[in-house]
Amino acid sequence: MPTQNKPTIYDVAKRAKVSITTVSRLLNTPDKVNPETRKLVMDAIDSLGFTPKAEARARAMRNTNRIGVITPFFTAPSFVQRLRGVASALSKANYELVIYPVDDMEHLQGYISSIPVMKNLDGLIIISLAIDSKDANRLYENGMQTVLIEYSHSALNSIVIDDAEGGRLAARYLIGKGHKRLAFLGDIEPPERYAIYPVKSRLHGFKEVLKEAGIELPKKYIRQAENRQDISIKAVHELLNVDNPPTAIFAASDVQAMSVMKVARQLKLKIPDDIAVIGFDDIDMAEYVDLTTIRQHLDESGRLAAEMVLARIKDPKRALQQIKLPLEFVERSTC
Amino acid sequence: MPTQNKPTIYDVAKRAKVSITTVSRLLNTPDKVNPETRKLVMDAIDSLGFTPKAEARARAMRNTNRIGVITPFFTAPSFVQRLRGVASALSKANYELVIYPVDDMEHLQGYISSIPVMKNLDGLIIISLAIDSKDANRLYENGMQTVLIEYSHSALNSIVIDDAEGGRLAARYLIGKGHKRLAFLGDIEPPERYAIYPVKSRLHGFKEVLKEAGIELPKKYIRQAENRQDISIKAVHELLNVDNPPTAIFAASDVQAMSVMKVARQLKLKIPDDIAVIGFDDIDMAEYVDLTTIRQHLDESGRLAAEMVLARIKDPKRALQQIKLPLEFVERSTC
DNA sequence: AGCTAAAATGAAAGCACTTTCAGTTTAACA
DNA sequence: TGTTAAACTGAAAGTGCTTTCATTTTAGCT
Repeated sequence: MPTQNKPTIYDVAKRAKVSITTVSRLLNTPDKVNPETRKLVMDAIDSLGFTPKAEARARAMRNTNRIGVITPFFTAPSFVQRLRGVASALSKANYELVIYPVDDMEHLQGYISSIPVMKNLDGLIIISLAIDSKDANRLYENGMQTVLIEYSHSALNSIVIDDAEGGRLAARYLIGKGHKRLAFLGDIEPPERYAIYPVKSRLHGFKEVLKEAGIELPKKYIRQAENRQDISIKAVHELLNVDNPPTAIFAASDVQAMSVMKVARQLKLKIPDDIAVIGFDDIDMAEYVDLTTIRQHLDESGRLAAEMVLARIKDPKRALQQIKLPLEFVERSTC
Repeated sequence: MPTQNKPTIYDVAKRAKVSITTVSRLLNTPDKVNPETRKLVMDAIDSLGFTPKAEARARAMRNTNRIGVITPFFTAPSFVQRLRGVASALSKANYELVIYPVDDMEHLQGYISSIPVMKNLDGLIIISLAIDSKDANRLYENGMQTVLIEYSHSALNSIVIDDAEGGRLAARYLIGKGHKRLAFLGDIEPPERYAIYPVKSRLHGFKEVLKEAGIELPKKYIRQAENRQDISIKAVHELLNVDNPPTAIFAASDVQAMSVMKVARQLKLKIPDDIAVIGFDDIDMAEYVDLTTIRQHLDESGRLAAEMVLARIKDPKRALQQIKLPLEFVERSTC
């Protein structure tokens, strides 16, 4: 016999052959009910294992021990790695992890509006999403402990990296290796709804160093491509088919760098001799395929974010933190 | 002086000139209300400083609209892909996704015993974990809608694949290609705490076909290796260094197959000419690296699991289902 | 323009209790 | 014995919210 719902005062009343009023009264002002009746009702309560549900729930809801993560494409490798960091920190602290995947801005707005009001979360981590001042302030005002990753706002904690510096690192390294024809591949202008443009900054830094070195970055060497395999592959093909093709490609994500590698394999191009590749992120797979890349400590960012919310839940008076995580050049065999 | 009672949704509704329904809806299923209306209502909420009373909510709510997923290493690619399936089904149905990562059996036991009692979950999906009869029955008796993936129990819904058949598929294909020296790499005996042994079955099926074909599978061609890169790499090295090394390796997971590919690269072995590789799972990355593999529809399994719990939440009288998902041989370039 | 499906909305019916209020009993006292 | 106040009790009316269902609006097609 499954699904035996918790007993209500109705069940108790029926069992004790009294009205629900009496049951309620017994629970709230016991001295106002006759001792004999009291005994009757108590027996019924005991035998049914009754516990006023709503009240318990309400009490339980004061401190939910749950923290939420709002993230787009939460199954993309880089997001997963951040989540891993979050999860490990949370599970140590015995907090539940609730995931709110956002497919579009609608979703995000929905979550952002209702979460701080509903308060059925103790804290919130928002990954790679822009949130406007009004929402940030609401989060702040309602005391929802929040950490932003890959975006920042003065009213909230945040963890970011120096994207431009990432681009510079790649450019310097490639130039150091003697490359003259450098290309850039990335989701430079993602659908505006996410409203954050880290790749653009990476391109900026990349350009900057090239310029300093007197190397041109012609338009044909810059490819906008969404982070999907089919699209990236197509972009890489185009990139490698221009005349005087580049000798090195800086891909703004490891996944796209892997698309470059795939196309190179198809075209029987040797990596790194015919074409050098640098990725960005250092996802797990990068090591498997020996991809040279720029590591942004993904796990770490998640762990840190989780620790920050937990710390602020414990002590809400803690100062806000705006953290910039360092990047690291990881030399492997594709470059 | 005046009794400044806390604002209720009625106040908000009046202020925003909508019905209380809309206010409630905004808070619970935000994407079901028009963005313009949303703005109106949010303004009212903000200006009134409205906060819903937890106990009133609890009272009126019969379900939590949350379903939980218990899973080990939830950031391993194959698990992530199942989660993706779960998440997409859930978000369509407006359910929250709570993740319970299990690092050790302690954790699992904790979750399993408290979840059905707490009832702050409408349903539960348990991935790749063995649960004993006692727990299964408790879940069943407490009416917690549960689906197991990669394990089964007669009291609960389950989704499994035919692991042995997977092994057979690989063996047949490899034999068809003329290979005589076949090897097997996998986490055959994982730490007992998880207590499920799909890889063992894959090995069984693999062996079976070899035997029928009169091909031996000597011990030296069978490697136990945990699903970690360092360990797998070491195992592959050993495997390729025996005398008379195998010409083909069936790895029981794509991730391990990728380790094989990495070692082959290091040793300058050509794939598939010098060494053929077949993986298992067909994770996203398999396509990037052109890995021949056996697809077990991971996303699908997650989606299905989610749909099953949702269906049973709606109609608890639905019959239990024990589903066996088909496998599919995916031919790419490593074999 | 005409038609249909989907999206957005509100009225009203719950939910699991609490409270009010109008009875009943009971007990005490004249 | 009749009267009355205190002690009990239950029907019904809230409580603040959710959810169903019917209606309206909008968008997408021929």
